[in-house]
Amino acid sequence: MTDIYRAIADPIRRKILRMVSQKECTQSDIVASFSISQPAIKKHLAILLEEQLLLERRMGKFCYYRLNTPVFQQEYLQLQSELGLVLENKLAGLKHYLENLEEE
Amino acid sequence: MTDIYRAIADPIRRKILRMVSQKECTQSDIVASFSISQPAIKKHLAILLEEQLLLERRMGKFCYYRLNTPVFQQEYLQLQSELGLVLENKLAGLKHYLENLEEE
DNA sequence: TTTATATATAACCAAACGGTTATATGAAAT
DNA sequence: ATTTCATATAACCGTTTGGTTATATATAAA
Repeated sequence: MTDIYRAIADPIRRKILRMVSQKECTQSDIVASFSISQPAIKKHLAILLEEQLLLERRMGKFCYYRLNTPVFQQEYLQLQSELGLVLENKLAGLKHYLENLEEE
Repeated sequence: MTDIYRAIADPIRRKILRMVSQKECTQSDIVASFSISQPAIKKHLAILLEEQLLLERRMGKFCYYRLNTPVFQQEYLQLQSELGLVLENKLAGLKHYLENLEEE
């Protein structure tokens, strides 16, 4: 369901993740940190919410966003194990190559 | 220039990265591992090449692909430090909160 | 030399992305 | 009650993504 790869594909969304991880932010806090329009920010927030990496809380006319830490942590761990494999494979391939230098 | 986030956004491209990290593969090896068309695979390879995560080598009618390990490693490290910040921020925020429990 | 195989390219398509402007809604402050 | 401010939504736009089919090209094998 959660696609962290989609969520982090855009630099604006990565910066939003960093912002809300430090401190809960209102939408206008976030809008103020970028030079794009409020609806554009809204769409980025919608993607982050859709991928469940953000939680929102309504207080009067304000909407607060914060990191959904458990989900982010879990998804990030999975990402690391998936991409980590790429480098491990490379090392395994090299190891095999070295072990069989004389035989081939 | 290299945008690893773009490169890894698609699961097919992530699988290609894993494949070529184990062993140099021809394009038809790769095509055979998926159930999409050869031109579709070609486009994924084009994106991975564009982002410099793959190297290609021509041998007669075959085209071999392999991981561009130094670039992948470097970009992956940067990704980790960028995303790692998100969790570190969260911890720092929590620390600050605990330290100031009595004052607020 | 014909045939088969590997790769490349073109044309097309629908859907998603990333932005815009304009406007509506809803809550708070004057 | 009216204005102000935060957020939401609609309509639009150009580009990118991710796929297709059909076809061209280039090398290798029969």
